[in-house]
Amino acid sequence: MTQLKQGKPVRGTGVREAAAQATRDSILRAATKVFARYGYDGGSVEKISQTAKTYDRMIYYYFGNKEGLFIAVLEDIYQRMDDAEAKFAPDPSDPVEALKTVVRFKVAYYRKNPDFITLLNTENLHKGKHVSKSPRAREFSAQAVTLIADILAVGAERGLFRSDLDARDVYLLIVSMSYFYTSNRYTMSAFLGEALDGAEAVARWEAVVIDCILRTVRVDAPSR
Amino acid sequence: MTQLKQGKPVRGTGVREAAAQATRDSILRAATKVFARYGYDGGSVEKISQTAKTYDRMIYYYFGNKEGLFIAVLEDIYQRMDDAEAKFAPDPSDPVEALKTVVRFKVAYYRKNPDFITLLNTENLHKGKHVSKSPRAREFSAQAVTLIADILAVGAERGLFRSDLDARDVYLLIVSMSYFYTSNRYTMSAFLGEALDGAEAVARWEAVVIDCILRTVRVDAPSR
Amino acid sequence: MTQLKQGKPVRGTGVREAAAQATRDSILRAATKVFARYGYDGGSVEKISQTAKTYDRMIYYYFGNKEGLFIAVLEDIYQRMDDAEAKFAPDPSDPVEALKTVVRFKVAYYRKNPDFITLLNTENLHKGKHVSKSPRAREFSAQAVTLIADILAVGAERGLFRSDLDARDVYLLIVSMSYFYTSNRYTMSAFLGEALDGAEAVARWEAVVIDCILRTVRVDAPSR
Amino acid sequence: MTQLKQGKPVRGTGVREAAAQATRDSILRAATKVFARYGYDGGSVEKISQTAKTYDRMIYYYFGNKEGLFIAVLEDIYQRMDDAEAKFAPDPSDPVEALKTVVRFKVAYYRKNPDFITLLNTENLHKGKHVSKSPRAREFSAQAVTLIADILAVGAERGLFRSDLDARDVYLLIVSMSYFYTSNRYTMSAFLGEALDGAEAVARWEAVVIDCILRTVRVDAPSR
DNA sequence: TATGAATGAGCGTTCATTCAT
DNA sequence: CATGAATGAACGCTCATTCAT
Repeated sequence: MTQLKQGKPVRGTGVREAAAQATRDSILRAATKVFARYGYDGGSVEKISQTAKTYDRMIYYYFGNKEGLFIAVLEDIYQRMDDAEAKFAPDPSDPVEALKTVVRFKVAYYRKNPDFITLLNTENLHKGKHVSKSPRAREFSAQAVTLIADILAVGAERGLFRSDLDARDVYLLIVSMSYFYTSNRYTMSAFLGEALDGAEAVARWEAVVIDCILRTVRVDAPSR
Repeated sequence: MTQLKQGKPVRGTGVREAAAQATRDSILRAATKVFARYGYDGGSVEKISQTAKTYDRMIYYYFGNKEGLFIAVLEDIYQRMDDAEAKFAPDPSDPVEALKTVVRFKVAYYRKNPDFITLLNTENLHKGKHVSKSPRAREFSAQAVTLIADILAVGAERGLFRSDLDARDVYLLIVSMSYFYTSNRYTMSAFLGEALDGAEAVARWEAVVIDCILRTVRVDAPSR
Repeated sequence: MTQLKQGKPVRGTGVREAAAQATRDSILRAATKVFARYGYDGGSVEKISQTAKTYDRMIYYYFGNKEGLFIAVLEDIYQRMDDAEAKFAPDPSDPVEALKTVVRFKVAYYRKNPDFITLLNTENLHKGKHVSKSPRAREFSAQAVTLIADILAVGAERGLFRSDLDARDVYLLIVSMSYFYTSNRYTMSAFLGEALDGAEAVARWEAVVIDCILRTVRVDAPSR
Repeated sequence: MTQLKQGKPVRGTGVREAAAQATRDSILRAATKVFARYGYDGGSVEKISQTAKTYDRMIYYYFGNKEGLFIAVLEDIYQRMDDAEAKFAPDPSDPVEALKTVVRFKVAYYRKNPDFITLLNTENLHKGKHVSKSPRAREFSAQAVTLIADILAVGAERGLFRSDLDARDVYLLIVSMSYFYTSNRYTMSAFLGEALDGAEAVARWEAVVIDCILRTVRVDAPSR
């Protein structure tokens, strides 16, 4: 379809509205789980309604259609990621430690939220067509980039970090390394012949990433 | 019905065998395209048979079932990647240049073969269940890792590179940055509000990655 | 999709429930006819839905799957046989006449309900696997055997019948002769070279069976 | 189809003809097993060719098509039954013992050859359409009836048996009771709530049938 | 607001059969 | 004589979605 149908938001604060909100939430949670596990095409409306212990019809009532539901799921996981990022908020005044914290947060977040990854991969498979239909999804954008920029600025000011860095690049470097490691753990484990998802292996990777990032941002030692 | 059970290769060199091989190949090519575009569930047998200009029935004839076809596709793209990697073969005797070449190759390969990426993401969505059923897929493994190891060894010997590095880690760093940039270009472009897939943007990213990798592997300049 | 999982009965008495019941009934009737005529494998879901003037989909809606529908058909024909048997109810006080009535009923019932026979044969081809899945099918059991027992008891009491008879055996004898004659009429007619299904031939067979049964249950005339 | 295609019979006695005959026989044996187990529609050409360890194509080569193969199977089992019946050949000079032997043979034959029963039931499901296309199937006919006639004649001559009996009726009575017991053992076991196929239960039933038949054919004791 | 009933297209797969050597 | 390749219809079943209350 081309025209996006909208489901009704739940309004009001009465008892019935609360019940309705509960139904809506339970559908959203179920859809997140099902889409994350089976992808967009593999995640059927029936699987979702059963997981949510409600009826197919309710999905159409609240979200218009399957696509509308998927968009709502994307908006929701972006929102939750944004909230989590705002919450952990490292202090830029110690730029080295702050950068380490950012990496640790990213590695941990992807590892603990594999749904986030498979949903984003699913969306990329569809060339971002759902995100592009969501006005809300565009709002989030890069508070994380701003944070990196702050850290880099403090670091540069103190002569610790290079001053020719683009915060966006550093952000992308951190995200790449953190995301890919979880995202491709199954094929990579098979390819390398060793498991990547043990706690020990993850800790090791975290150290590698921190080392890599710090070496990248630090000023070159003055050559003699 | 049909006498084949599994996706046996076509044997013989006569005219009919050649025609049969052509049919088989055309199915494999079509399946690669369709699975890469629509994912496993979204890639229907009918879409594939129509793209290959043959009949659904032939897919079962040559590949047993949909899953067998998907496995064959995975084996094929791994094989082609392996071949390409063997072919580009940079000389480790100039380790800095060799590392740069590896990065350039990886960035370019993923960019030119987005099918490879969506197929691998699809397989990761399914937790690697198809790869685990393929004996051939296990054979490829890491000639690339060996190459990196060679480069790092020469570099360390000459006092250019650190000697405490694990080739696997460096390999993973390079792959992460190269893969992720293409893999998540749609959601990242939306998130950052700027296009990532232009030639210029890619060249820029390639430079960032090369810089990052070299800084990571180089020995620390002796502090005075 | 559809909310029902198994063949729930239709509840309620409103207009819509009545329409739903009509749909369900029409599927059941059509399935009885089609399965009886073509067997389980030969009786396709499409043939049934077309006969019932509805959609394939509705079969899954009301009966879960093809097997569920077949089980429902078996339960239904057993139920109808049970009802018919309860209804004809001969008076055991005239045991000879009662036995004759039982035979006449059996011969007539199988003749008038060839569907019952082909469905049972189909189920025996499948080694009773569907009946074994039906809780309801087990309930019916042998009210007919009880009736035979009553008749034999009265007959024995009056010195007409033997007292060493097992009602179950007599029941099986009657059923064998009645059932087989209709069940195997096509191969038997070909084998014997004469038609068995004319009204006259059936009447003749009925007499043979009655004679056979009565001679079997009667006390031996006291030899002098 | 309406026109019966014929497969080629195997001619000659050379080595290659023997191999061909072996292939043909193995298909026939496999088809008997498969049709007996799954029915006509449920018994696919593939199942048969695999069981026979040959190729689908061979079935068409030797038997024309699926229907031709089924007809060949029917002819074969009729032939084998006829041979077995000719072989056991009881002596009519002791008519009581001969009748008992006939019953024992019938009960045993059906029990040991359930394939015969399911194939005949399958053919009856199809209203005898295949038998009617077989010229050979008509030849067998009732040597068994003739045997019964002989036995009854001797018995009547000696004043042991009634003289108003039709051999065909007695034959049908014996066959009914023997055939039905095995034919409907699954549904009947479920219905009666007791297993019918144990050796003991079968022996018991054999005795019941013998008793029933003898009482039916014996002359009435002269009433005083 | 919630729910049972209906709809028709499409799914992966198997069918019996024929075409070519 | 045997066999690999091809064919198109049909199979049981699930899909996302809409109609009615």
